[in-house]
Amino acid sequence: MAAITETPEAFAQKLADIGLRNTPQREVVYGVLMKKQDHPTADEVYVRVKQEMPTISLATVYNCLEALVQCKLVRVVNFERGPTRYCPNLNPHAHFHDEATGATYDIDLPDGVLTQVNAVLPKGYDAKSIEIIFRGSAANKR
Amino acid sequence: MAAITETPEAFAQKLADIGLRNTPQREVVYGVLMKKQDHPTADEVYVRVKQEMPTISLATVYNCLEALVQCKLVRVVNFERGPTRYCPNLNPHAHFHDEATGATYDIDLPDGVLTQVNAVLPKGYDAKSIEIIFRGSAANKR
DNA sequence: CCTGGATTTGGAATAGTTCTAATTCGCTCT
DNA sequence: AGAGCGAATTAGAACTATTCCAAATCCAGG
Repeated sequence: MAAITETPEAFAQKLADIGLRNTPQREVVYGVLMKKQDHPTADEVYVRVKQEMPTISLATVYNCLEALVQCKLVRVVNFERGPTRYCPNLNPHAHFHDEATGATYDIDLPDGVLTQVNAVLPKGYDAKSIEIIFRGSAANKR
Repeated sequence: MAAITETPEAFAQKLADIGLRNTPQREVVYGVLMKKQDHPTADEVYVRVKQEMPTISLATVYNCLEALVQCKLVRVVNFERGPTRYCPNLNPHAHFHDEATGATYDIDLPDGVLTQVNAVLPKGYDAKSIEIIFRGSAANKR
């Protein structure tokens, strides 16, 4: 399990690494994502963030999310038509999408699975990341 | 390799199976998808279809694509923010997305890979479909 | 403290898709 | 063949998610 929390310094450093500043808005957006480990849309993040910082704007939420994605503190997920979702879980994992409820669950991937999957690629293909999405039904989860 | 072409009768039957009628528009939309095995957006399909049937409307293209998806003659692909794409390849395959060019390649999946991947699911999860997306760079393809 | 560039903000603009109401189509029944 | 009827098509309006823009604000370095 990788670090769920970052110290403010480490957080600022990750931003600085790609030439971005730390700001209160970015900290709050990141904090909200870490607090609840789910897959919210930008709008949902906006609603949550406004409780801590009522003056923030939606445009800034988009900006902060984009910044967090670029410095790899958050992952983007797009498994269906509709709003983009953001995933604060940085461990190697797949997503299970329950078609009945719309819920999404993280599925931890044992070491080796990604290597096995990567092995199906013919020569000439070099994958930097692999995304796996299951769709179906999940019984009594979460 | 599964059938790339359907007879008009089989095509109509697949639609009928889920309570839909065959129409000239649906045949043409399906035809253009089969003709070029790529991953076009609805707009791109619209442009191609208009060459054969100039009076068709964009709304109808959306309707036809939805119909084809529902009767499982075409698959929907959403690997990034932006317009939905449609995939006429029904064989088990993954997608490789070349980040440099934006191109998408189908990667055939050997028997067994999906079973292996499915094995990582904990009890209680029942997957009806598995989607695998690679991102990276592809050398001299297609 | 001042300056310049980054960031935030609210609103306007855009892209993609869905909705709506009117028309047309094409079975089915006679 | 003609009538009736639900399905399909059409054009355009409406809607949703996101990006763009210009003005105001913030902040680190000199």
